[in-house]
Amino acid sequence: MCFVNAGRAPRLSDDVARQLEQWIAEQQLQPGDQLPTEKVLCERFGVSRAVVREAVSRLKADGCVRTRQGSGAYVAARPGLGVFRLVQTDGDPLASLPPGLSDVFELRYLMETGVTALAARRRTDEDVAHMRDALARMRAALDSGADGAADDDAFHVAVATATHNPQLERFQQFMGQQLSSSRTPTWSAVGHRAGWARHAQEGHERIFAAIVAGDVEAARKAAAEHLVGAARRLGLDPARWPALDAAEGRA
Amino acid sequence: MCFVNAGRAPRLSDDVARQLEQWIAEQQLQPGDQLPTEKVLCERFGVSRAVVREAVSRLKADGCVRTRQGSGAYVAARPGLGVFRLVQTDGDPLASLPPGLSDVFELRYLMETGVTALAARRRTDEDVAHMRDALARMRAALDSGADGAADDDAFHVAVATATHNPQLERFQQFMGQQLSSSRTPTWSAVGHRAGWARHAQEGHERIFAAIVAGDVEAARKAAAEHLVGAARRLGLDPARWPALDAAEGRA
DNA sequence: AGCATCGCAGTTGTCTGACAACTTTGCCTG
DNA sequence: CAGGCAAAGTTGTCAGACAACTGCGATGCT
Repeated sequence: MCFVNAGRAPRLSDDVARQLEQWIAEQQLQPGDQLPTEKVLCERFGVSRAVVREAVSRLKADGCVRTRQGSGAYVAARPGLGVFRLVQTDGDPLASLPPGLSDVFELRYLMETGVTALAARRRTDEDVAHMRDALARMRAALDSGADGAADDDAFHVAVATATHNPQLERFQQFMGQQLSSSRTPTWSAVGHRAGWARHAQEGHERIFAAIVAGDVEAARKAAAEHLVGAARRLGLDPARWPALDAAEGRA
Repeated sequence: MCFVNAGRAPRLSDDVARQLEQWIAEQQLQPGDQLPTEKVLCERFGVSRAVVREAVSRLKADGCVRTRQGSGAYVAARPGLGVFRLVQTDGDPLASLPPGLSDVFELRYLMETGVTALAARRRTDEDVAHMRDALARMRAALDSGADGAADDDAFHVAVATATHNPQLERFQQFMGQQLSSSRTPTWSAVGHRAGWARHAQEGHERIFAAIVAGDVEAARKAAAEHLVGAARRLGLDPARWPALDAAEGRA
């Protein structure tokens, strides 16, 4: 475990991928424009075709290049916009509470309040059953002092599933993964003692009740309050989030 | 331009990448766990090392696998959740109105209504100036019958910038890129003639006015109406979108 | 025995050449 | 002039080899 190469390793293919991406940006190629052939790229970068293919493969995975066998490679999107990432890749993914968490949480807030409202409209009996299951598991975790983080995530995904929109469901899963570390403190020993887990559970039950009742605005409000609570538990400042106007106005 | 391969093309490496990703999920491998060697994967999938390397390369770009020369490949995150993408890679990026656009548009709706509301709270004079510029360019395009799609995108990005949340701004850019083809018809010759461009412009100006006034709920309502209009122009069915309750209720 | 060093097997990274699958182009024929 | 067909060009896949690097055990020295 001595990893000489850890840290800085200018993998050749990485280098070519970066240069190629930069070249696309410099040339201001538009989506649909054709890239040079692999042979040309080999000569230009002075590497073998395997390296070029690996570099192009990465750009393909990033969504900014598409290839068609027999035809060529084409720009599919402006560099960096083919996929959406939250964390900057240079950061440590294991780091808890990364800087800028507040911004990420705000993104989650905007999306999840809408998703919850939509779920209240479209939930089926099956959706309700899944939410009820996750809720029961969290209740059990709460009573026994166990870790209910996974069930917490499952509940929020179940809510997204109830929208019957696969894009929303996948986005919720994505956010859940990215924010997994932020859910840990709530269900830690400290979280149990401080009442964070109980507080979160009450929020979940309010969300659940509103969705079951099919009350769109109540669901939005419950989600908003739950997320504001979660943000406060993380030491963030959820002040000035929209849609709390109505909620706070009514209160 | 006959693209026999358009539509269904189970590229071998794509297939392997998907199966490998699924396998990781089934085995419930945790971050840090080691993957089988390339040789083993070659035998298991019955393909050459080039294909395996291309598949792994894709997972690397997705952020769920890391490789170390001389050591092996390791899981870095739960599969499929390192990045967020909208379009399934088997679709043709040039195809307008891809299937499932309705779901994508709904995602945009939920996000952008919130973003617009937030922008109304946080916009600075500089933000307003940028929005005004984009608006003016669109007005010019409208009068001259030109293509204002790029300025359309710039306006929506300027709104997102006004939230002063870089994550929201990047998400807006991402969505704008992904939905670029859906903006085309509005600014086409047909769109000009049918009054779509003018209608869109009126929506933009209502959004702008609400943001300038700092009226959070009016901004949300204006964005909602604008997006519903855009969806209708694309032949989608924006019925049963939340937050229209309030808007329609007041109307 | 303890320890440092060395070397070897295993793995990923890169190179080379070849063929298969597919697309595009342009000529050629009817 | 339309349609078909062949050839060239491009990406996808295969196979083998070597380079660079890691991990670990063996070896030899103190």
